[in-house]
Amino acid sequence: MNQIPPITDAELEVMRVLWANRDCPSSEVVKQMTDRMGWSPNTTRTLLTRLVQKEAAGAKLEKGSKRTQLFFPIISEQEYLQSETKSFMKKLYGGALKPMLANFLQDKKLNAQEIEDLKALFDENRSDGETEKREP
Amino acid sequence: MNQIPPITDAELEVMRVLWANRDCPSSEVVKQMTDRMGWSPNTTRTLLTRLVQKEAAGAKLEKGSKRTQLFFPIISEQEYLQSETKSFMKKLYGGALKPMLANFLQDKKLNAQEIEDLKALFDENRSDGETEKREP
DNA sequence: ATACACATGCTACAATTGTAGTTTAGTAAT
DNA sequence: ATTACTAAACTACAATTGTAGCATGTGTAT
Repeated sequence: MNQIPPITDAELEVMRVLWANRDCPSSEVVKQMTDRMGWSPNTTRTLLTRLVQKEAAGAKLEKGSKRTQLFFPIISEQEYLQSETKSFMKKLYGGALKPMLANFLQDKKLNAQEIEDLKALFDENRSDGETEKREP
Repeated sequence: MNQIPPITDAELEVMRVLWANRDCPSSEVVKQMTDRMGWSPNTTRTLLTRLVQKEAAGAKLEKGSKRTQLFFPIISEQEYLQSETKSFMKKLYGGALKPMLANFLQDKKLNAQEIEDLKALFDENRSDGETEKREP
C-alpha cells in the first residue's frame, strides 16, 4: 500500500533533519539548512511543503498554537535507505550483489580487519537458518 | 580531467545499446529502443543528440556517407558503473560499505554458497598483503 | 490597540527530463 | 532529373527540481 514517494536530493537534506530531530518546527529546520546548505528560509519551507504534499513527512499544529506546525518524517530513514538501495541495485546491477561489490572493490580495497568484519556480517545474516553459535 | 557527465535514466537505456553494439547507426538504436522501450524514433534520436552534446557518446560519419552517423560510447560502462556506485554510496552511506550491506541483507538474505562466493571476492581484493594463501 | 515579526500559503521562473513533431537536406529508385 | 525516403537538425512542451519572492494572517511587545 505505502509506496515510498520519490524524494529529491534537496528534499533528502530536509528529511535528514527530520530524522535527526523529531517534531521539529520549521524555524529549526530553516536554521539547520541555512547553516549546512546556505539555503534561504523560503527554500527550506518550500521543500517542507513538498515533502508533506508527497506524504514523506507530516505536519501537525503545535499544542496551543494556531499557526506553528511541527514537522516529522512519515517515511523512516530505514525505509528510505532500503528502498533506494534496492532500486539502485536493480537499475545498475540487476539486483545482484556480487557485481556491485566487484566494482566497488576495484575502487576501494579493504584491509584484513574490514574484511573480517564484513564476513561476520554475512554469517549473521544467512538465509539458511544457522544464525550464530550460541554460548556453550 | 574527464568528469563523467550526468546521464539520465532514459539516456542510460540508450547507452546500454551503445555499450552492446559498437559503431551503431541511429537506425539500429532506434530499432532496439522501439522494441525494448516502445519509444518513437524521434525520442531515441533526441537522446542520442543529448548524449553527444554532453560527451557521453560520440558520433562519426559513416565512411562514404555525408549524413549517416555512427554512434559510440565515450564513457565506458565500467567508468559509469564505478562513478555511479561511488556517488550512490557516498550520498546514502557516507561511502562506507558495511552499513549498505547491513541494509541490503535485511531485505535479501544470502545462502551459504553465495556467502562463500562473496568472501572469496573480498579476499581476492584486499588492500594489505598479496593474495592470501589458504593453508595446505 | 498598534506595530512588528514571523509562519504559512501562493506565485515564480529557469534548467532539466521525458517525449515527441516539423523542417531541411543527402540518397536511392525511377 | 524527379520523386520518395529518411537521417539529422531544430523546435516544442508539460512535469519536475532547485531556488526563491510576495502576500496574508497570527503571535508578541509596547
